[in-house]
This record gives sequence, structure tokens and C-alpha cells, in this order.
Amino acid sequence: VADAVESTSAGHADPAAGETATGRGSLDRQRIIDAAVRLIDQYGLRQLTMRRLGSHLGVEGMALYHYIPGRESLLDGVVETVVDNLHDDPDLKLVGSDWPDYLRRLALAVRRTAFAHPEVFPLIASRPTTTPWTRPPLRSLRWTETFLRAMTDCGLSGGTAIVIYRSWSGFLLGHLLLDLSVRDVAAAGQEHDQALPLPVPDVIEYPLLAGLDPALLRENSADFERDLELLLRRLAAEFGH
Amino acid sequence: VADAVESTSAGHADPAAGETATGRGSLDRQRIIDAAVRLIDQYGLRQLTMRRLGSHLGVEGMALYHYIPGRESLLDGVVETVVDNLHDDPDLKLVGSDWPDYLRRLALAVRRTAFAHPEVFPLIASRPTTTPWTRPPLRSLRWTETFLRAMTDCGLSGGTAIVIYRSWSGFLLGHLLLDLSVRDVAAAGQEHDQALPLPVPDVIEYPLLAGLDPALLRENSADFERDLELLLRRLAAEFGH
DNA sequence: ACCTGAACACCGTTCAAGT
DNA sequence: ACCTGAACACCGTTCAAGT
Repeated sequence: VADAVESTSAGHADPAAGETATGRGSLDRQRIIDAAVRLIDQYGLRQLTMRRLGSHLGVEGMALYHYIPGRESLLDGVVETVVDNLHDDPDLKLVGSDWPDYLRRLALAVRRTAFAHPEVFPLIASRPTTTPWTRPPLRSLRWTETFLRAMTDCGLSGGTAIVIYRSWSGFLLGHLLLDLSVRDVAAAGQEHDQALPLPVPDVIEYPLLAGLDPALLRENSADFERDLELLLRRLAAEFGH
Repeated sequence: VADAVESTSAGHADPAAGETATGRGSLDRQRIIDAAVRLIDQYGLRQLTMRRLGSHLGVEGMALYHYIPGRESLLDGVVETVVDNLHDDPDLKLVGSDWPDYLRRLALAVRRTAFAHPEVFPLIASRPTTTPWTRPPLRSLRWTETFLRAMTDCGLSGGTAIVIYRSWSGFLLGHLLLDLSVRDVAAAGQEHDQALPLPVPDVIEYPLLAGLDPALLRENSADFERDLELLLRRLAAEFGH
């Protein structure tokens, strides 16, 4: 009956249709959110529409309101889901007593998440947070608790743990957003043709920029790790490793 | 005739009406963008609508398309305008030869801008950048040139200037976004009642958080300046002040 | 030259009605 | 119980027509 939705060619304005209709298995909140994440990853946030999301789930769009209060709440769920997926990262299982090492592994795991969901990360970064305990990018009560616990288990005081939480969060947020903004430029360059020199702007007016290979500005993973090490060293020196 | 638009009580869904109709003086691109900035500051990005923006300018909304290609381009203009306003900051006039001091003054100026336009800053942070030379938060060719010039004028090499540009940008981006996310929680708290303890969530499940004054997580300007000094000291040590 | 009206193809959301 | 159809109040954008 409502098994697999066929790629109907009727909707002239929906090239995204005929995608994957999960088909069997009735709806629930998490299934809807997971589909939303996939849609955002593939087509961008702008394209995520209640109606389109519904049609990807083989349903009429208005049906989603039985499971989710509205679009804003859906986006909150998306952020929560992506952030909480980190809990399954095997790299983060063993904490040990070396907190700088834990911070390093956690930072790299968040970085992997950011690059796996580059369209979701800006949401993680700038959605208004709803509790005073959480901060981007680890914006969930569970993660904040996990973070502080890892620090205090290593013998740090609560106050120190919070100072570290703040500095580490700020570092990560800024650097990941910077990396992602570069990724976008690169992607835009590929779209037009292969490796176009970009719609050449008026760089000529700016002598320093004109004589500069833009590749030098690209933040790569090596730069990130270097700055991360410097932060960790600074914190270790201040609070004892 | 079309002088000052009156605060008509007809539009039941537009409490923002009756605001300021600039009235005299015909439209132009900059005037439209300035009005957009004011609208975003007052009512948030979601409320910025071509039609509403038009009505605030005493015009029909469709008229804006004679001056601006579309909404996306309008937002680009908003970002550009807010960022370029920094050029008029008197604190940044004299560069001298002490580049860490310049970085400090520039960082504080950007911070003032972020807090003056808290609804615009996320746009500055996460809009896809269109050239490979610019990075948030100083995302304009002119500013990137100014920044690099200030560094090289102090005797630093181009390569060093770029490394500093990256680290400084990442630091600023992350910390300002963190500060703004707190500001939102505070604002939300005020809306409900005066200083409500917030829609008490399930913090109880998390022992560390439960015994924690959320005020400790609040990043204040002192924390920001402390972390800034640490960054500047680190850079000065690495590249010579 | 500059703006408006009407129209098009969408949105999010509500709710009575269908099965 | 779960979904749909129709409706409402909006969107951004285009374009012929008005002044």
C-alpha cells in the first residue's frame, strides 16, 4: 500500500524527490530528526522544509506535527542529535588521568563531527541556547556534565574545570567555524567549473592581498592541531598536567 | 502625500509598524541596508522581510528589487556594512609599532561591534564567504589588507602576519559567539518574568551541574580580556614583540 | 524613472474531516 | 490512531502596468 514511494515525475519543482522513502515502519520523533539531518547534509538548511521532509518520509508534511511541535523544535532536535552522537565515539571511551589528552581527543572528535555535518555546525554554533549550563559546541547537559566530570576526575577543582571548559569551547568554536568557512569557498569554486580562479574581485586595489597566495590563508588540519597543542600546553602549564 | 507613514492599527499582525518611516529622500542601496540593520537589531533576523523592510521605508517591498538583487544580497550588504563601520573607530587610528597592542584594540573594537549588533554577528560568523582572502569576523578585503599591513608595518613577515591573522580570528570568533550565546539565555530569562530560575530542566540528573552556580559559566568581559592577553603574550613570545 | 498590483510558487501551522 | 485536504497568513520574486 504505502510501501516504497515511487520517484514520481509529477512535482516539477522538486528535483530532490524520488530520494529515499524510508517506507515501512511508522514515524517517530527520532526517525524524523534523522531524516532532517540527512536532508540538511545533502541540500543545505534552506532546503529543509516541513513539507519536503514529510515527502522524504512518504508522508504529507502536516503529519509531522503529531510528533514535533514545529520547525524550530525540529532544529533543536537536529543539533541535539548530532552533538549526542559523539557519545558513541570509541576514541572517547577511556578517560584515564591525563586531561590534556582527553581534551585533545575530544576536540578532534568534535572536528570530525563538524566536517561530517558542515551545514549543521553553524546551527550548533549560533542557535540560542536554552539553559545557562550549556555552551557551544558541546551544547547539551549530558556533555557538559561529562566534560566537567572528566576534568574533576583528574583531580582538578570545579572552578578550574569551568575555566578550562570556557577556553576550550571558545577555541574550538572559532577554529571550526573558520575551517568551515574556507570549505564553503572551496566548494563554491568547484561548482562554477573545475578549479576556477573565482569571480575575480577587486583584490588589485589591495597590494598586500594581490601579492598573496590565498592558499596560505587556508586553515588546514595541521594548523588546527598546532593551535590546539599550544592551547593545551598553556592550560597544562597553568593548571598542572 | 507619502510623507510620514502613520501608525495604522489596521495590520493586526504587524506590531512593528508605525516605526520610523524615513520618508523624504529617495531610496538607495545603502539606505536600504541601514534600515535592514536597524530592523535586525530590533526584531531579529527572522523578522527581516522584504515586504516589512519596504514598509519601514514607506515603500511597497517589491520596490527594493530596483536597488538590490534579492534577500541574500541584502544580508551580504548588512554584514559588509557592520564590519566596515569599524573603520571609523577612533581607537584604531594610530597603529604605532606595537602590533600586540593593535591586536588588542582591534579585538575590543570588534567585541563592541558584536554586542552592538548581537543579531547580526551570527551572520558575520557563518555566512559563506565569497572570496578566499577574507575570514570572519573581519570578512572584507579592505579589513584583511588593513590587518596584514599593520602587521608587516611592524616588521613582521607576510607569512607571520597570516599565521597571526588566523589565530587571532579564530580566538575572536569563538569567544564572541560564546559570549553572545550567554546573552541570549539572559535575555530569554528576562522575558518570562523578571529573573526567573528558567524553565527548570532535568539538571538534577547531572550531579556536577546540579551543584553548580550557572553564573560561573557566564563569560564576562574580564574573562575575555584575560584570554586575549594570554593569546597576545603567546604570539608575542613566538614572533617577538 | 520609479513604484505598484497582481500573480506565481512556495512557506509554517491549524484543524476538521476522513480511513 | 494516524494521516490528509483545505485553509490561513504569510514568504521571495517577477513583471506588466500605472504615474
